[in-house]
Amino acid sequence: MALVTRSKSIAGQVEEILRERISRAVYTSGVRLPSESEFAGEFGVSRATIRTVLAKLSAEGLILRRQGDGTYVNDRIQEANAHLGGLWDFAHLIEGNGFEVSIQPILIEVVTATEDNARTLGIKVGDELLLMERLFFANGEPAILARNLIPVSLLAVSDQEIDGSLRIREIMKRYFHQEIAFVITEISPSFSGENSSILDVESRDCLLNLKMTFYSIDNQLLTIGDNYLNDDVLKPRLVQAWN
Amino acid sequence: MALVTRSKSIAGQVEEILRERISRAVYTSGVRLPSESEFAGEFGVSRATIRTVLAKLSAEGLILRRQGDGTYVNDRIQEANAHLGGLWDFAHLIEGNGFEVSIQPILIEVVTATEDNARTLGIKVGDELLLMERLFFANGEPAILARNLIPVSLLAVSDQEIDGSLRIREIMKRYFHQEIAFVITEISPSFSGENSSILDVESRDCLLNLKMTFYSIDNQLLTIGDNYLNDDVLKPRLVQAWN
DNA sequence: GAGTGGTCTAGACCACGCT
DNA sequence: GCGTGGTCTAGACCACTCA
Repeated sequence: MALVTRSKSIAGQVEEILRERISRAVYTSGVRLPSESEFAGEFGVSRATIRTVLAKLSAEGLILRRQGDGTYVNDRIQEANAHLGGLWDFAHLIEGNGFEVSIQPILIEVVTATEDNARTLGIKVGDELLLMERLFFANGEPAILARNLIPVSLLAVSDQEIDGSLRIREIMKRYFHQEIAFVITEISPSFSGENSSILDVESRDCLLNLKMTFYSIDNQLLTIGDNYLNDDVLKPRLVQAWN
Repeated sequence: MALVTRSKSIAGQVEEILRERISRAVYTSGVRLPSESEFAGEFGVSRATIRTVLAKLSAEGLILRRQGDGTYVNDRIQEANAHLGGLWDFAHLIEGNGFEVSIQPILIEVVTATEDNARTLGIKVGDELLLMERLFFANGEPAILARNLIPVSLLAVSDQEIDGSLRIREIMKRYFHQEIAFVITEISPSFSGENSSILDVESRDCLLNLKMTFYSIDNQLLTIGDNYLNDDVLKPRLVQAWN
């Protein structure tokens, strides 16, 4: 097995291959995977490199590792639709459920910051904000209503139409030249209220509300998100490995 | 700095020390931490060991690392009360908010499995189950109602009173001799209904419902949990690092 | 006892940021 | 150019499980 691509790290390439083998059930559940040494031999890399890959898959709950025994694929994970780290990537969440994703922008416009906005975003009242309202569909059904506010001052590309059907990570990268480094998410239940019609639910129904703040590696606040999930369509079911 | 304790791994000891320094603000925000090489020198360990520790802290969002620049403490994390991996550890969640935790058992009794129970737990209808209902208090206010069902067949210790004020991880270890390896959590909003009085909310209020299934490293289902959070008292606010 | 994963070392080279 | 973190290697020894 030759690892030729230069664009990705060796570990990244091995990870990709193993992920594919697991998803294709090359390694079936209940059967032991090759040992670290065998993998190292197969790919022609050091055992340490193999270990970083297996550690990542293990942290996501994709494989189970037992000292003195071996490594096994975790078939229970099929009951989940994402690992914990994937909670804020809505497209990934929907795909993990086996649904087709589509993102439809409802409105993208420039607004001025209210006092509330200014406080949470650390800007001045009246500063310009980009308001982006979008709807995530799962197999054609509206599943998530997502609202984002981004300071216009961060906009790197002028006079350009923003493609609202992209994922937030890609939007921040392409139009703001910003990489998302970490996210703080506040989870709470909320009555659907004024969002009921757009998500096609009763106004007195309960929705899952995720309030997210995205930061750059420089600790700069990039955007805040206010998101409503219709759990009739999509229930987040997350795997988390204990160590 | 001598690392003498034999009971913990070297990396574990270094991790503990760095965590303490960060929480004591020995490393203040905005100032660069010592480099990997400097840490390696200080603790007398290899750079690889230091890296595993820093990688863990970075994954939790506690520090920010920039190639070519350095490592910094992330002060925004104080706005959060747990990293994503801590979502299912309720005591940790409450403590992270700066509240005093106390766990009060409401009832612990043996029941027989309904058809519903049997299906999700993979046992037979009529099999014995341990039902544990507990209330988590944050600064004396009821914050979380937790119900667990555990197959009695797993009980390792006979004829012993179970201390219901322990964390589920400790209960599984002490009375069932089982280690929790991974958890699948389903997040949804839910009307409080019959749980309203016990959590001291209106019955038509919305609560956050977390349905958890706990598994051992052998992929055996250990217990299921049905938990209701009163978000007036406690809002889960989770940090997640992107890579 | 043989083989597994878990820990740790001491090196090397690279990509990146600063100044 | 220098120092930082990022990647990778080739070893060593240990703890554990299983036959």
